[in-house]
Amino acid sequence: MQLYDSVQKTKREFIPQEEPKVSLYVCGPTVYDDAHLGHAKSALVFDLLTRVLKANGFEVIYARNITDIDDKIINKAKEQNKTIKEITDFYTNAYHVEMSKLGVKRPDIEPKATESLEAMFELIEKLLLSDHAYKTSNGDVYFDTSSDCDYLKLSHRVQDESQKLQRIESFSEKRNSADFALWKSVHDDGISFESPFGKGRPGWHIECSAMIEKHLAKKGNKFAVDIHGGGADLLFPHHENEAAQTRCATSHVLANYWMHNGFVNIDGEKMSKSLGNSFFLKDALKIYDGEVLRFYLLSTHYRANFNFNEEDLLSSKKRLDKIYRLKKRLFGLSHKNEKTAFQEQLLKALSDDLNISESLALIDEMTTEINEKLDNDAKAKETKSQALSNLAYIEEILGFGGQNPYDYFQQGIDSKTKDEIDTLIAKRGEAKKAKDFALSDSIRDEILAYGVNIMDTAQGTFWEKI
RNA sequence: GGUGCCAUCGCCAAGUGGUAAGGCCGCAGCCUGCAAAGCUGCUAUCCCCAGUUCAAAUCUGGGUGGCACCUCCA
Repeated sequence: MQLYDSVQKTKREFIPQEEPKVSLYVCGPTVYDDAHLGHAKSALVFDLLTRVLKANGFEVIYARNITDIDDKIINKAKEQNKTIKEITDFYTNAYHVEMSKLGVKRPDIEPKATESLEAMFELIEKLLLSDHAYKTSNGDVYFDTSSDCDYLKLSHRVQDESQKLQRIESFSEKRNSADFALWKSVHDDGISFESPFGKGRPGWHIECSAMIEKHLAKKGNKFAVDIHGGGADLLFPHHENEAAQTRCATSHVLANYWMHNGFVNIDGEKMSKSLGNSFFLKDALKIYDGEVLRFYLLSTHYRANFNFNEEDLLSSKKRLDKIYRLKKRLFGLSHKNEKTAFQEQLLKALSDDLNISESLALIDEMTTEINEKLDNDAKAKETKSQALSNLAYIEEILGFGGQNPYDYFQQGIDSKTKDEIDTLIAKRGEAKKAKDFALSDSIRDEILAYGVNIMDTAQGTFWEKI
């Protein structure tokens, strides 16, 4: 399996430290607001990665954190006159519900910052003892970036000397402008936690290093985790700082492979609060089926930036439709799972740094080929069995096509309307039988008015929502 | 300003040295009472210029145009 390592900037053969075990850590959400499409993209990418790793025979331990200590959370709690926990529980739950609608499987471990404080203390103390960190007079603890000779090597940055000096002048007791807080002291009655360094709150970066140490890292291993992932924006400073902390506090390097997913833009513009164009997942889910969103968001390579727009979503949905039409064609048939050349090719494509475009092309070619065979020979037992195996494989490795095909095409239509449509279809069937095509066509127009298409097949007349 | 990424058919999007995958849209046809669905066929020489090479979308240099990070951010 090949994975692109964004630190070495090249595709590398993936070899875990303790084959077949793979440890994967992904930076998850800060639960102070609803998840937007970018959170969805990240969750989907690493969901796909774990599926492909497993299909390659790896045993994956996947951890994704929940950041539930943060200034934005505290501010929101104040604003809404709620406790921190009320806020974080609400958004954590919403995150889980929404991701599950996208078919994203829950990670094996979901550590929370509030439950990882001890591990953070341990790391900070080690850094203080080894002089990689220092305290300021007001009780803050900073990481001394100048003490780490590998600092900035991860993100390939160069220190800007002028900026450095400038910042030091205006800024307190930091030794270097790049130094970042490990622990921020709190002296008023604000939200704080007791620690060996006094009352305060952890810096943003320390939780990831601590959680990895607590849940995934093993003594004696060169790398704390095999793969570390997250959004492209996290490379600097977040991942750079995580890596520095771990390197200086422990005997291992944070990660062997770094994977960063590209950004989701909306109609060409970055989602941001200031632009007011954040597209929340919950709102997208009101309009589109979760699986349609899954398919669309995964349809472009994970490293490329993704431009979300309705037109593209609709054209990508038609591709998903093709999978479901084939499934519909084979509905109710049983099969024994068999390996096919298609499945091998699909796994091979996905194993090449998650080459989704080639994978989707393979699926399209497969469905076309099966449809053609079935057009020529409606019985074709072998073909049907292989097709069903292929569909099952697609569902397992990509998470596409898991729904009942009839439900898929009829979602969003209530049962009363369905009954009305069925009644009209029956009426039209009679008219057709009597060869009264004028009547049957006028009934079809009535059905069309419901926003559904009908299709006459050998098995009867079916309808789909347009 | 610093660092880095990208530029392939109307749209989305693979391919990264050997003569351009796939999808959407469009056109023609098969099937159909007519449709829909399905199937078949047709549609690009890869931003510009120069270079390396027997051979470049794919490598190098220079343009032009996008974008990202450098502050919280998936």
